[in-house]
Amino acid sequence: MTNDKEADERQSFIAEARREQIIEATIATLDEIGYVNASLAQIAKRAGISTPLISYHFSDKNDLINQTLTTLLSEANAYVTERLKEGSTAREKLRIFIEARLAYQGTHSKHNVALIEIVFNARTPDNVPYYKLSDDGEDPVVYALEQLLTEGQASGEFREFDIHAMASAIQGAIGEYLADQYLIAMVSLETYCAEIFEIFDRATKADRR
Amino acid sequence: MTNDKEADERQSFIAEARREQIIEATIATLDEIGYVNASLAQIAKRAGISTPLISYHFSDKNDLINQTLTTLLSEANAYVTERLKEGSTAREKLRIFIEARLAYQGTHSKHNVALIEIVFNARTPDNVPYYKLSDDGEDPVVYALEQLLTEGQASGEFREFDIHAMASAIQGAIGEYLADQYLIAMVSLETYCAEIFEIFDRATKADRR
Amino acid sequence: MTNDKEADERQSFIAEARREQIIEATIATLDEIGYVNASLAQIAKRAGISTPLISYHFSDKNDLINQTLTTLLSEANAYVTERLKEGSTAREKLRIFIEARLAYQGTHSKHNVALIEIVFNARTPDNVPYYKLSDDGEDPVVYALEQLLTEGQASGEFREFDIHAMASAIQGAIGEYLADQYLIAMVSLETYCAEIFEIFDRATKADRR
Amino acid sequence: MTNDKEADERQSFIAEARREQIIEATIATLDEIGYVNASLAQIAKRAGISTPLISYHFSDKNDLINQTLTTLLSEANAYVTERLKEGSTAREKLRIFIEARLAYQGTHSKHNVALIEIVFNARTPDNVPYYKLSDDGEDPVVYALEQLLTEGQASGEFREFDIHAMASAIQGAIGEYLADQYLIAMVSLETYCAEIFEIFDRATKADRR
DNA sequence: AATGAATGAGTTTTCATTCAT
DNA sequence: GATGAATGAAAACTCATTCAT
Repeated sequence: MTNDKEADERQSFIAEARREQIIEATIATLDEIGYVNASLAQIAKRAGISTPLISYHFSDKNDLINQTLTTLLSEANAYVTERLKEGSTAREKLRIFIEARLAYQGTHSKHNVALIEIVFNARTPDNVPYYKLSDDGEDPVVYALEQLLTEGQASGEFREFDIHAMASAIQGAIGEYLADQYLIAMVSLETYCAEIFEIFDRATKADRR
Repeated sequence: MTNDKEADERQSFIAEARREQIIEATIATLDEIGYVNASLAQIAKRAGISTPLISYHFSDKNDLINQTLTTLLSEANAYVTERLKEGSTAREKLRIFIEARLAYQGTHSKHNVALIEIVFNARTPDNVPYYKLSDDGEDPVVYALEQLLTEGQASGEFREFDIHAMASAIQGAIGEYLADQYLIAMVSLETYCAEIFEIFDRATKADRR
Repeated sequence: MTNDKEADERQSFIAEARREQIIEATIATLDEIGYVNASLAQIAKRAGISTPLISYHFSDKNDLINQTLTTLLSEANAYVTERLKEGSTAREKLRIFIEARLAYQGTHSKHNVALIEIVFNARTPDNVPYYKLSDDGEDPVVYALEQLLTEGQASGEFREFDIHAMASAIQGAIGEYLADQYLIAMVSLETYCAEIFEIFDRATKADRR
Repeated sequence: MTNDKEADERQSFIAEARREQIIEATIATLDEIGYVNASLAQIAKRAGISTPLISYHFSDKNDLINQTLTTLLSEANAYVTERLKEGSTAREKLRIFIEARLAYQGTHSKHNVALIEIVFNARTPDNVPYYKLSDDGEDPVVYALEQLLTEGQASGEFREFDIHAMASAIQGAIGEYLADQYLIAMVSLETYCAEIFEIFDRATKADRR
């Protein structure tokens, strides 16, 4: 019946909103006090709800962390992917990629800290750190970057190099900026952006004959 | 009295040995079960001693972690610094730097994991993550790298670029390798080493006139 | 109005069916995971309903347990009482009683486990265990047994003995069988039945002059 | 060294005393508020210690319960076994067995309640209730009883009957007394003792030719 | 009649740390 | 120098129950 269906939808809407609220509180908590101190009680405090309500909406603390991670990754990916559409040449796309990644970091620093906190602290039940897990297939941002590099090589814009190695170098160079407050203090986002693009423009450019 | 002095020295020697043993156990624990699970009890178990003995030798858990961090950083630095002496030109030194850093990672993976675990998990009492702390003055490896880049620019080997930005890019590119098991599976250490050098050789090289 | 009355009856019929369904689920839960783990959530899961619905139909968890106990006792009693009608002499009735009690256990093992779980785990609000409560007036099976023994003594079939003591011995001997899986593995129900009757036949028989 | 050895002994003596104290408190708690409510906090309260101290001396709540069970069984067994030595004929031993079992119950009612609470409430990790576990090999009291019956048959004092069935009947009849406060109120321990012996004397006696 | 949402109370357990020995 | 004993604090989680719908 329509009434039932509507009621169901309203309820699952409430539940969904709650889940999002809890995930937001988790991100804030991770940013503020770090993974180690991010107890359910702390998260609940920031969400303004009781602790067991988290257990009601997420089967586990693990579940909560994983869903938060998924949210963070897909948000970051959406941002980058959207921007990437604007570029035509591989070189342009590379610039956009670097700019978008760094800009997202600049505007979503909380989310970035939370992401780092999860990736570098969470472990699977068998104690494998998340940062050691293969995230190639899973992290769509990495996929987009490797795609872009492959295209550049195919079109002759880029020289021959190992795609994985180049992608990692780019990712690492970008990631370093957000992880180091000192660096942020010394080099502005715009400058860093320009410098990194300059570096990888030179590093990828096909040799003139 | 001489006896007292000798006794003191013997004792402090024993104490020093104990501290090193505990730090080694801390590194092993961080590698095996991660920062979050690295309780004093777990560390004591791996050191084969009782838990309170750690509290006896270190004022705090914080103290233990900090001293472990210092040990890890200075070991890595000694390794790189030693190798760096062999190079003469800035370009050679850059190659050696990259090789040494990656080789150290290859041979001291436990120490590397422990380093990551500390840097990305520990926070100061006011909740500032270690990875956000300015580590320029503190991390001598970064200092050595920036020195090397400065020299290269001074000698005309390297083009003009922001030293901090370039150093971060290099550090990030190197750091990415050890943090990603998938990458390690896809690209050998030797290949990665060569690719990274190629990238930053091109990125730093002074333009021909 | 008639309509209201009918509606009331229909509703109370539905409610009654619900209550029975919940009691059945309670019995299954007690059998499967025991009193200690038998949370309302577990019972609701087995009944295929939501947890609060139990609170709706029973004032209390205590209430639910008590009603379940009543159901279990009266079912067992109905079974025994029905069979007992077939016997004429006290000796015959004794045989029937033993057979019926053991047979019921054989065919209703779930109910028996549930009964044990309640009787040996539940306590009154002032912490008196149910198994210590006088159940003479309440347990009609015991009443029937004592009745039977009294008749046997009156008719001269049975010797003089303390009714309560003899009834307890018989009850205990029967109860032991269902509580001990090992015994069930060693002695078949038929054999046990015959042996127990033989024992109490000899124990009750009037002495020949 | 002697000092070390003495120190070790003193310490393990302290630990042993603590464990016994905790087990005593567990027995008292089980008697007073039952298995379901016997939380570690309640046990600690009765022992006058902090809750985590229990976790320090016992690996688990399960461990504590099992060790308490072992204590209860071996105490009861010691009592019965000691008395049993005084009897010579099987008939005498049967009388002593019944008397000893009931007397122990009379003087150690707390322990008896605790035993019942554990046996009828605890379950293995795979949800098998303790009372369903084969306790023939494990419970030495049962073993002593079956031994006694076997001897009586061998000597010709007892008639032929199934040993397991007879042992269970005797155990059940005895157990019933302690489990039923009403019975205790109606029939004195001495009377019950005499009645039960009369029953099983008649039930076991070899037929005259 | 029935349920999703929510919570306060209470569960076991682990932790860093202190203290007497 | 080293340890067993002990604890307060806090962790994740479950429970019976209430309430709005």
